[in-house]
Amino acid sequence: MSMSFYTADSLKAELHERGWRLTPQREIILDIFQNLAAGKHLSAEELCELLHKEGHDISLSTIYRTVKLMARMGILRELELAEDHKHYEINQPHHHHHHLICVRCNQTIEFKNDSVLKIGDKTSKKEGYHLLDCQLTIHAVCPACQRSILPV
Amino acid sequence: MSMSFYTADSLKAELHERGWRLTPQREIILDIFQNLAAGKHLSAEELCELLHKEGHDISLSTIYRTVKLMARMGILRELELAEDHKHYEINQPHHHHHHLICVRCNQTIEFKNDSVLKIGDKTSKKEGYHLLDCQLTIHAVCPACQRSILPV
DNA sequence: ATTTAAAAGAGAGTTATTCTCAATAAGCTT
DNA sequence: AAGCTTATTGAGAATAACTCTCTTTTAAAT
Ligand SMILES: [Zn+2]
Ligand SMILES: [Zn+2]
Ligand SMILES: [Zn+2]
Ligand SMILES: [Zn+2]
Repeated sequence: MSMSFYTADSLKAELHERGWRLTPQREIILDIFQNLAAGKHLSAEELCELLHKEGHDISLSTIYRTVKLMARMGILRELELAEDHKHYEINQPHHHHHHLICVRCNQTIEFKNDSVLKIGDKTSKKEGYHLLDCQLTIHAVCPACQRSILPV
Repeated sequence: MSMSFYTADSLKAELHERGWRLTPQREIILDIFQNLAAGKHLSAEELCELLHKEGHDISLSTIYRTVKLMARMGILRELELAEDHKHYEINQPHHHHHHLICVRCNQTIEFKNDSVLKIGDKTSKKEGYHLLDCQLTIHAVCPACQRSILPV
């Protein structure tokens, strides 16, 4: 499992292995995710705003391309939460957690569970796959929504 | 956990509890999913084609509305596989499985693991949530893609 | 049979994401 | 240090999954 700490240098090395390049944009985006509070995830749009606020004008195209690239490298986790767009967060053991989502109000609780990663490790090894990330997603109805009579 | 076997009658009863109705369309769509081979999932478009082939002209609007409704009732599982659209499958204990996805070629392997459901049960109970479904999704690189030099 | 509101159908509308292509620049070569 | 090759960026158009709107139909209660 990757899930190691990436520096600009290790990112550069891994990119160069495949004939790719380290650009200032990629370095800045990695930096953003590494300094994000634990349990915080960003959509592409949110990342764009945050970058803008910090004085970095990176185009949306590049942002979409970069988070996809980093997810496929195992540097970021691509999360399908309740909303209609993806979220990204850094993929590191001490951040590793899972999501309990209310299907009615979309409230999301994060939780940790060590055996999930073990199952992911075992399963991918058994099939000869190289593990990048594993996520347990629980769909449920939260206490408040159970009490409400509102539709669905 | 719901995950029980639904008949037209039990679906009707559960819909009526909330002031909703059992329509022929809903009955037919439930039937399709219950007779699908184990481990088979359908996108909205695929479901539409299949219905058409069997002589049922149900509109895409209704299909989208129905699968969403049934997922929120816990009858169907909503899966985020590798492609850019959702898949649905029946939510029943003897079908319950998880997905190992190659992020490069999108090949997907299904696997069973009993402890995942236990973790989902325990976690949702602890938070007072009513469990509908839990899915372990593993992102990884398959053996063939590990060997290939192709990009990403 | 009548009534009421939920649901279906048709098609327009929305929006997250990808694609295209010209311009730029990373990093290798000399 | 300058030049070269080609990966990458930026801007905006294109795509497509999904939702919304509104009229018509119909489930099911009375
Ligand atoms: Zn999270
Ligand atoms: Zn809720
Ligand atoms: Zn499946
Ligand atoms: Zn593969």
